Amino acid sequence: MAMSWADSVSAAENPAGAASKSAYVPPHLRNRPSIEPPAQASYAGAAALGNDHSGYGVPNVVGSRWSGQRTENRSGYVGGGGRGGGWNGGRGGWDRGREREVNPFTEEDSEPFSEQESSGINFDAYEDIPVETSGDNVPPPVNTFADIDLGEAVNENIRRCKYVKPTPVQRHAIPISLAGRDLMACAQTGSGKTAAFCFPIISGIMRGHFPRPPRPRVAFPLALILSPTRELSCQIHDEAKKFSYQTGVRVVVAYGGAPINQQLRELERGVHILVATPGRLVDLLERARVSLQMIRYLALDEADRMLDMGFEPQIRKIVQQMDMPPPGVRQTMLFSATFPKEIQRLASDFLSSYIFLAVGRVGSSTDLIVQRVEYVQETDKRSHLMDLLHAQRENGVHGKQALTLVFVETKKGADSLEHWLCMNGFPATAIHGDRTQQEREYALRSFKTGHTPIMVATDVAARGLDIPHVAHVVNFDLPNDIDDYVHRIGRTGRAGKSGLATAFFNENNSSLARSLSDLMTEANQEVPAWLSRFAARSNYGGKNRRGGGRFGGRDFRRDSSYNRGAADYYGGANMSSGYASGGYSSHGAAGVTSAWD
DNA sequence: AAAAAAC
Repeated sequence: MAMSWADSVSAAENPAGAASKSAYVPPHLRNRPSIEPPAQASYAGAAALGNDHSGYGVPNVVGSRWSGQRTENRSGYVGGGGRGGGWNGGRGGWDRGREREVNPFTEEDSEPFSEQESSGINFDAYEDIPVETSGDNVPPPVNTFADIDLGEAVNENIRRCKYVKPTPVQRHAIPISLAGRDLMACAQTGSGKTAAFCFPIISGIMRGHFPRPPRPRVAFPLALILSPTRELSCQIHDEAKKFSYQTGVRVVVAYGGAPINQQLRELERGVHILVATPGRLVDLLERARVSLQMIRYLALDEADRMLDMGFEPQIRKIVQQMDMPPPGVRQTMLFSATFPKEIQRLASDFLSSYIFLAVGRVGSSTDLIVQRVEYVQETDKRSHLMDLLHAQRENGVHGKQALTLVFVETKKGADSLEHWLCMNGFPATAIHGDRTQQEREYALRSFKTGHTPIMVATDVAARGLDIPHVAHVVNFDLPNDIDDYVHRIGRTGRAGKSGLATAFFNENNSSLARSLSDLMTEANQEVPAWLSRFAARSNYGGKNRRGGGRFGGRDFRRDSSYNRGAADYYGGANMSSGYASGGYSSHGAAGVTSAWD
């Protein structure tokens, strides 16, 4: 029988226990009738993971409706770990024993906005959001966080986050992940995807029994979360720390451009959930400072980006060529707002009989974002931007409460536009990949706090970053790919709030005309007549082609041009679709805060 | 053609 990982850590601190290999009983559970239901045992184990939250060990019955044989298989994986000094080679054991955990809920940086904070999540706007799932035996959605027993400590963190009820993607994705199923999930930007994959991972780690980490000085994370940019990894790390506060689950982040030594120290102190960018992780793997052999959960955020040409080789190396358990042994979850069919096909290499979930149209923008397209010649872009900014300033929508994010195509372009804006009296900062990590983080912070309410950015800031109070996204240069456009404008209109997106369009963007006008039509936006003419002129059918119809949620396994040999991919014909089925809308309460990011 | 991601 496999010892819980937590138990083994504790046992390592207690040589007698380790020698006998008998299950470690934490002090607060000694002298009780011996109780061995797995749920309670694992809770006790988690309590031993180094939190001093008293009352934690109170047995909490786990509603494991969906915990199937998959979960059992996973816990049984890796027979290793019968011996040895346990975690961290005798340097004090797990987390150096109940070290004081920093409270992540002190928001020192949200001062300027405190008045405005947490008002008016617009749930009604999501009432008729289309939801589609496909795959075998899809677990039904939940309506409240109470319907999912994530454990007392996580519930408390949900309360601290002021989440009142789950967002649509959370309602569907969390039960699927808790059931141990692989998942490919598409949900609109700003709809709460991070929590959707973090909660099940944290809960699974708290409840699971895991073998002892086999070697000292090597980190053996149980969960790996990969993202395409350093800032996004930081953000996910910050979120995950909140969700796992006082659960004993340790979250560590690793990314490039920052001193590796501090990250190594954090890893040595023990890690359950590792959040990383691919490059730094490969480095750590090659240095043998991290092993993936105990990974039970793999989550790719912005998964379509992670599997595109630029990243795919690194991801394959990490997932397929190192020591990570194969699909079916680990649980894999892919999340993004966009999921091109060809990437879906590629992604199925990493998944095992997965469930496809689409909440809202795949790759759709939300109709909470007002989208405008203006015809602007290349040479007129700067003065046109100036006009927009002046108009904003006159309307009083300039400043700390209304940030403007300006996307450009190149790093040089970002530098020069930033400089030009500053010269013209608009406090701006810029972020791109040629800046030092320090400069990048400073720029983002200066923008978030409203110190420089304008930020010029390359696509480094296009995905995932949650920056409250971005009122306006300007596509100074449009991207070539409509999916990139969707992610860029998704920096505004988050958490059910409205936003404005303005794009400067000219002949250079004609290849985008058709997909842009289609996207705007779907989102009930006004398409200028001249853009429709551009769209009609352009030949359509390349990469930017999107399917039609009112359901965007399309599992490529259901597309006849992809599913020859469908049995390989697609376990069954079970599919359900509905409009937020399960009475989501009946819970609508204006002004309620939610887990929307 | 550009952007991102390790040292």
